[in-house]
Amino acid sequence: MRQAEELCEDQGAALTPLRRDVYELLLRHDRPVGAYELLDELKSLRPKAAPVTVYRALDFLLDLGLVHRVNALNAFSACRGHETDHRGLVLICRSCKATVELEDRKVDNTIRRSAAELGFETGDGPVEVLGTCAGCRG
Amino acid sequence: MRQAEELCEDQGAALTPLRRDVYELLLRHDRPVGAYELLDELKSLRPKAAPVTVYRALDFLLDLGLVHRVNALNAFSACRGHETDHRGLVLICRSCKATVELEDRKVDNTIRRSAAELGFETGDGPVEVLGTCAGCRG
DNA sequence: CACTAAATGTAATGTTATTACATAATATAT
DNA sequence: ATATATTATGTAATAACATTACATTTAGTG
Ligand SMILES: [Zn+2]
Ligand SMILES: [Zn+2]
Ligand SMILES: [Zn+2]
Ligand SMILES: [Zn+2]
Repeated sequence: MRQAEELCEDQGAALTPLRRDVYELLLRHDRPVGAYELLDELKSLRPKAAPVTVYRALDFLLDLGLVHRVNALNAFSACRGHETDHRGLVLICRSCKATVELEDRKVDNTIRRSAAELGFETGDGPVEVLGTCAGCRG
Repeated sequence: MRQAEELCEDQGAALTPLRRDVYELLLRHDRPVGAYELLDELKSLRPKAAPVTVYRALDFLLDLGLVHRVNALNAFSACRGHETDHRGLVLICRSCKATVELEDRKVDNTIRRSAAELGFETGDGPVEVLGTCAGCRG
């Protein structure tokens, strides 16, 4: 949270109470959370909240890199343990939906180089990798 | 198409006229196509088609590995130029939504090894990488 | 032919995300 | 301080994507 405040300060971005609430809700989870699930939780704090309320706050947080969108799950997770503008991996278990985020320069470099050969410039944010976690095997 | 027929033959899977229609529609595009866009096209061939018609055919094709789902775009594309059960990359331009699929053993190995260190076993299907294509830069 | 399993038809509904416009709060300039 | 512009939030409706449930048809099997 402190880091988020500093980041917003630096960037001249307004971390309003509403945006802070959404961010804090995400921080409470150790897994990606759907926007409507988040909305349910937010409503207990802010009865007026509507879908667009959540999506707007998420957009703000996504732009800052404080939050990631996990396309494979249509869900959002607070970024942890990395610098903003990082390019790592997020491993997603097909079975239990658990995710792990990790930084990996080697993977990042390999991908970036392959993409560059085709004139393609990779963006930021982690790459999603689907598979099966240790727990969900035998 | 010929390859698809052989694959179905081998697997004892029924490539019905409907499923073939959906697959052929996908083959006509060189980009991922949304299910409802596909539905519109399918309707000109089969007026009775409904959303579930398309999704069922897509599930069939996905299981065989003939088609990929692109999570970043909520869309589907026919797999080209690779073996089934391959693990490559699909580069997706954030700006124009164009995609390129490529095989890359190095990237695949690097990812798989990193994931394995955490007891995570990567699945099949290409990894999605977002970025900017050559055309969309300057 | 009778039976079964697989595929498709049909309708409704669930889930995720966006658009449009009104109101309120905040910053900037005079 | 007041007027103005900008940014943020409220409110309602709708769009876009996907699934469920059950009826009917078609294709395979004995
Ligand atoms: Zn992160
Ligand atoms: Zn798992
Ligand atoms: Zn492929
Ligand atoms: Zn492009």
